[in-house]
Amino acid sequence: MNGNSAGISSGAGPVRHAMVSCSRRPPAGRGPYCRTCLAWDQSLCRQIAGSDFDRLFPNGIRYQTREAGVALFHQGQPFDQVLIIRSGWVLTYKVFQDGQRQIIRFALPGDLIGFEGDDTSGMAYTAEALSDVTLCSFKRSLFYGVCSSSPQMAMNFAAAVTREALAAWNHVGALGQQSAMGRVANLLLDLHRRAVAQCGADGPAVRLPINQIHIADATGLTSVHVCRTLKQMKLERLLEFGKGQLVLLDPERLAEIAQLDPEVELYQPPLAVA
Amino acid sequence: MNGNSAGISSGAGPVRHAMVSCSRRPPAGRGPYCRTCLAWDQSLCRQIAGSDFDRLFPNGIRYQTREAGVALFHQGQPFDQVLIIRSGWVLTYKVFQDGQRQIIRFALPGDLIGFEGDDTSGMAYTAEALSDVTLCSFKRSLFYGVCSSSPQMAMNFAAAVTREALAAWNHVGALGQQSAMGRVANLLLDLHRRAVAQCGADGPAVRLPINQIHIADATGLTSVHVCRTLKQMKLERLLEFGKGQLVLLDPERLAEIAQLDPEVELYQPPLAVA
DNA sequence: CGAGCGTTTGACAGACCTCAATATTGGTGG
DNA sequence: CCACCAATATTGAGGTCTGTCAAACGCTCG
Repeated sequence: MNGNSAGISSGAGPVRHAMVSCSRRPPAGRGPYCRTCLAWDQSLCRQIAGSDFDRLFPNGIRYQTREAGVALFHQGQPFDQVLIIRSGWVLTYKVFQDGQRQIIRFALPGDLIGFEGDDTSGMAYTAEALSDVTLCSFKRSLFYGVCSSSPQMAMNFAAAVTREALAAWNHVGALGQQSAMGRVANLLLDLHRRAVAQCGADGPAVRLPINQIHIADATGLTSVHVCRTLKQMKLERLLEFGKGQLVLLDPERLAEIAQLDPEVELYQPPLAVA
Repeated sequence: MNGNSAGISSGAGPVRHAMVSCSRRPPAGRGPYCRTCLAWDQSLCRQIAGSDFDRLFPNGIRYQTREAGVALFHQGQPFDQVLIIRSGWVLTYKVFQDGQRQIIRFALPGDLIGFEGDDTSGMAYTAEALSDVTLCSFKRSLFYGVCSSSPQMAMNFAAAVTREALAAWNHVGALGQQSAMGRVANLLLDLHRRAVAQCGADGPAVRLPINQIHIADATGLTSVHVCRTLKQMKLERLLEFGKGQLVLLDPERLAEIAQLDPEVELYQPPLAVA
């Protein structure tokens, strides 16, 4: 079904984790939230839950690590957990019967995965570690229970899902109405923005743990055409992309090409619910 | 920017509201939920909130009606309310600078609109009544406040947003990887399923208040090509679509064409949170 | 009956895909 | 350090799906 995913992350080299590591500098978040390790961290849950913590999380909050390339769950198979990314990148995608895959989302620290299932029917997509990742893992029933007895948790949950919906709508717009260059511009602007928000940029370049095949599968193009498109964009001095490194040379014009509406703020930082 | 929307609903005739009216037969829902008027109805809010209702909703819950074709809010402009559809169909779409529009979602009774803004920045899309509609209207700050002090409300909210995200992901998959016929099959299967869930079907035919232009703008195709595609699908005896009426002649083969995964349940009925 | 809109059809063009070959990169082992 | 391999990136030629443009048709409504 997919030799596609084999060795997805073997190309970019070991340095690529620097960007998604929390160690560099914790960006200023508001309230008790670390923008990187985010709203679901153990300490935060303790703070929200107070003396109820042990009741709400009888087993505490478990952390897991997964190696790059490992699937977290599979499309069509049941999965009874909610995962929150603490560090690293996760890829979610749908695989179709003709073998094509559509990348739905590049998930970064703070994003939720698997919140939409019901423990018995199959998941709608596959999730896969794009780099080495650290995850918070909750039994979905536990997670829902906690949210049901803690409005702050519930609203944090709702805010996280809202961000997913907003991102998906933008994705729909790009796929439905834009040319190859517009789709690529949309994707790379989005990834750039989120990557910088995670750990800041140490110069004009940002490291992304992806290759042209990822761009192709996310934009609905072929990798051949992505290659041509990137070449064209480099010729026009819009951006440079190679070896897992992205440089935006002309963000304004890229935003025009992506047809971003200046009135609309696309990036939703994690919400702090009063 | 768009003469597009002018007269969007003038083609299908007055009968088209029959389907989306609640009057025919309230389908059996579980718990206190009417599947049609749904989880946010005044009576339900009273039930959930109990004696707190007056504190939570100091102005009660207002209902509004809007005529077909009227915009509920505009892309790029701030909007401070959350709308819940009680009856009728609502359309949400993004308009791009080249004048193209991408339909994001056909929203039916029970769906939320406008939950993702923050009262000051512009909305990411336009919402427009596709038929005459009845809406529950909440100030967003009030709505968030209510959810923050009522976990059931919050979880209902989260479940509604989750349905939106799931639908958007399917949309992304269809737009990214499927041919014209696959995209049309996906859209019409989804609309059929949801329309039937709303009011049941009185035969093999279902009324949808949309035309080929809507299908085109939702699938990222041109109306010309949608016309050809529908003609082809009719020739192959897959479905018939005309005058706002949809007949699925061969649902199994349509599901194959749409590349639906039999393991995955796409349709998420409104959640009843314990 | 005419106006306006949506649908249908045809001819043609273009963006993107497919297939195929080659170059480049990164990793591995001798 | 070099040879070798797998994976990725690049380039070219040609094909196809879908878009563009244009015209005609049908339906509904005033």
